[in-house]
Order: sequence, then structure tokens, then C-alpha cells
Amino acid sequence: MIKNVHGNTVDFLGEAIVAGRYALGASIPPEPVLCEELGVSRTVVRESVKSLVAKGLILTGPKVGTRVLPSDQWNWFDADVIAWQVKAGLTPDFIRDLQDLRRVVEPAVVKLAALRATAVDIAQIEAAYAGMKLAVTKGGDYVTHDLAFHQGLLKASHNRMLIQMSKALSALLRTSFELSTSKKGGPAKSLPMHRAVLDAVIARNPVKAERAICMLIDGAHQDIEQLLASRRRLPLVNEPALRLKAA
Amino acid sequence: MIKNVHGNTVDFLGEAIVAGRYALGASIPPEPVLCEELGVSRTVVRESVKSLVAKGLILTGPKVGTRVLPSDQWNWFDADVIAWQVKAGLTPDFIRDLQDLRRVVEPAVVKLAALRATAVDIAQIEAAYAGMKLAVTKGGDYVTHDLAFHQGLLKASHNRMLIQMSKALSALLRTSFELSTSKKGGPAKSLPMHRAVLDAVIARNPVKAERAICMLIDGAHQDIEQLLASRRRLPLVNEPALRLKAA
DNA sequence: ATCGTACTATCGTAATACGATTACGCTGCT
DNA sequence: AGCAGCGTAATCGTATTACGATAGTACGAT
Repeated sequence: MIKNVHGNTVDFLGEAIVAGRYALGASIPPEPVLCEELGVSRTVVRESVKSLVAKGLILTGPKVGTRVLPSDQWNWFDADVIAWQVKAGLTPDFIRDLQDLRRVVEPAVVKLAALRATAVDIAQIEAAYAGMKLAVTKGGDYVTHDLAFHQGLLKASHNRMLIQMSKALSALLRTSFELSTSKKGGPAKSLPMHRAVLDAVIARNPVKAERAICMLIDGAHQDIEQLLASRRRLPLVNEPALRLKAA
Repeated sequence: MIKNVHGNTVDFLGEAIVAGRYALGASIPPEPVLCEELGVSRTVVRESVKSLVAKGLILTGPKVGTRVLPSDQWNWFDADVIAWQVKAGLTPDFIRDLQDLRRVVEPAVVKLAALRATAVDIAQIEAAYAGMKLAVTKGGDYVTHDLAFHQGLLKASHNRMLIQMSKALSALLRTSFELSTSKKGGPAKSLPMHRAVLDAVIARNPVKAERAICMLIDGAHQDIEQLLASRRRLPLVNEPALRLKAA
């Protein structure tokens, strides 16, 4: 996936930082060194650094260099930051945070969606559900439609802040699904629960919708807990990935 | 407040975009034009643009120029974006979104805080409460300590995602307070409610804590609704603010 | 031993040049 | 006259060089 020099550089540095390859001190190599290591001009390095500053990952200053900020100052709802964390390996802490978030947000979202969903919103969610159903009966990509389903709910809440969480929740859902497949009948079991949520939203019944989504979440919650219990260590990606320009 | 050329440029462009001064089309002037208008080099303009891209406000491409993205793709949890929105004027939509968020997040946060707060967390919240009390009895800055109180609760939830919302919620709290002052006895009335929340957290009683914070939120909610009802138009900031370097 | 000053590493900004990409308009064909 | 293919130009992307600004560090003076 070759985008451009800037994008590659941002990704490289972002991944490295999120993966913890640089300590929190005043660690990152000075700009000229990065230029040489990555084989790009200082222009690109600087613009990339600015992007990372904008995402709250680092801090720069004359002579102080470029230092990594504590992770609680990072923009954890930024799509790139999440992607880098996912690529670097989902730490138990991160998953736990995401689970908290989901248990907080999704019930509230479906309540709002039940109150505010437009016909278009519902049509989109219905389409996603159809895709899920098809994937179960005829085989196919279940997770994509599952994500679309939940994203549709987010959108139907008509709240910009809540919609922001889409990327974060997707990361969790994808992980949760990743192991649901290994268990037989995961999708088949969760399908009717999704239907129940959608029906409650269509019926404009917030209470019912909330109950339904909670059942869904609890199921996934158990799966995740099993996952965390089973594999103590999560996979880490380690790639040299220097020389961005070539390829 | 003079930071540096880059910071000023980002702020200028960010404010302009958030304030809606550029339409959604392919609107923003080309880089050379911005250079001349702002009196800065292209280097600065480009780095600033990259920062805004990183925050999801704009999108760039050769020949297509720099176009503003729809606001639901912006990083609404970014501190800068929120600051720009606040400065540009809190639209009713924005306040409504924030209120939704608060009603969703804060109850969940205090429940988690009641379970997870450390002695240090509680000490910090207690200090904030002391500040609030002092402000009420002897006069002083109430809102700062109020913000510290809620921020302390966020931190005590020990969830990175939830902590992120601090900046957003602060914007709402500050607004909510802005008019509580105009009403007599606002702080005096809210003080015991804060105490109740803190006591419940110390007692490690999530249910009680949630009930207490809900009362607090409902009070603020009513204030805000009054505000929205009373003034149909909210103040907008309009400043030419060209020539960033001078001053 | 402590304070102050000079030094130097590192980022900040500017200016210029050229390459890459793509929207737009033109030309030529049907 | 309408459409398709191609060329052109506008605009961003990247590289290079140069110098200014800042802040940490070390040395020297008191």
C-alpha cells in the first residue's frame, strides 16, 4: 500500500511511537538523522512530525528535540492512532478500555437512535443486517456488515461526538469477531440479537433497544474475556521498514 | 498570546474553517495565496495544512486544492478543534451534542471511579472540592476548581478513552457555569451535590455515585436549556487577524 | 559552591526549484 | 452537434539550502 512519502513517514513514526519503540524521555532522533534513516527530505520529516504533534503524540521544541508524550495525552479517537495501536498489537489494557467504552456508549447510542433515526438511517442499518444474514446463510464477509450495522446505529444517534467513536469501536468489534469465528456458530447466535436491536429502533422503543444491545455486548464481553485469559501475550508486529521510498 | 508563526497560522486557519468561513466545496485559497495573505512562507502554510489534515478538518490533493471536509469527519475530541468551535461561538447543535455526551459519559465515569479510584485520585478530587468550597465562602475562582473536580473524576476512571473527553466536557461545563453565575446561589446550590458524588466515590458505592451525579447533570441541563431558549443567537467572533507575525 | 554567561545542538522559518498529479479544456472524429 | 481522447496548466508534493531562534549545557568567575 504505497500512498506517498509523507503518508509513509507519518505511519512509520506513528507506529513506532505507539508501539513504544521510543521511550518517553527526549528520545526521538533529531530531524537530520531521521531524514537519513528514512531516506527522505527534511521537509517531509518536519511535516510528518507536525502531523504527529497535531495528534498529540509528541512535542517539539528547539534544542529539546522531539519527545514522546504520555499516552494519556494522545488523541485516542484519531483513526490513525487507533490503527497504529491495532497494528502494534492490542494490549490487554487497550482492549479493556475499549470494552468500558463500548459498554458505556452503545446502550446510550441505541437509545438515541430509537428516538432520532430517520428513514434513511434505518434503511442503511437494514441493509447491513441483510448483508449479515446473507453471510450466515450463504457464506461471505460477516464482519464487514456487522461493522456497518453498528456504524449505522452510531450515525442514527445524530451526535457528532458519538459518531467519532466509530473507529474505536470498530477496532474492538473486529477483534471480538476475530475470535467469534473460531467458535462455531458465533454469527448465527448473534444474528437474532442484532435483529432485536433493529426492531426496537424501528419501533422507537429506547428501553427495549437498550436491553437488546446489552445482551449483544455481554456476549461479546465474555468472548473477549476468554481471549484475554487464554493468550497472555498478544502478537506484536516488528518490521524494519526503512527505506520508505523504494516500493 | 504570541506562540510562533506555525501555531498562529494553524489557529487562524482552524478557526476560519470551524467558523464556516470556507464553504465545503474546493474552497480554501491555494498555498501561495495563503502565504501572501498571512505574510508567512510556504513552509509554514504547508506544515499548518498538514496539522489540519491530521485533525481531519481538510483534505488536500494536487490540482484539487485544499477542501474542507464535512464536520462529522472532524476530530471532535481534539482540544484545538473544540477550542476553535468555542471561540467561533457555541452553536445550539454543538451544545446539544455535548449535553448528550455528558449525560452518557459522566454517570458511567463516576461508576468506574467508585470502583477504581486510588488514594491519589481521591486526594486530587478532594483538593478540587476544597477549592470550590473556598470560592463559595470566601469568594474566588469557582469554575476552575469545578473543572478540576470533574477532570479528577475522569482520571479516576482510569480509562484513556474516557479521559480524552475531558476537554470536550470542560467546554460544556464552562458554558454551563457561565450562566450559573448570573443566577444567584448557583455554586452554593451545586456544592453539596458535588460533595455527595465525592462521598459516594470514597465509599466505593457506584450506584449512589451515579444517582448523585445525575442530579448534578440535571441541574446543569435545565440551566443550559434555559440558555438556549433565551438567546436565539449566540455571539460570533469575527476578527480580521491577518499579518500574524506582527505582534 | 553557586550563579551567570557563552556556546552549541536542534528546531523554526524562509526561499527556490522541480517533479507529480489531476481537473479542465481543446481538438478531432463520428 | 455530441462525444472521446489527449494535452495543458494549475496546484500540491518533495528536495535543497540557508539562516534565525531557542534552550540545554558546560565552563568560568565570584
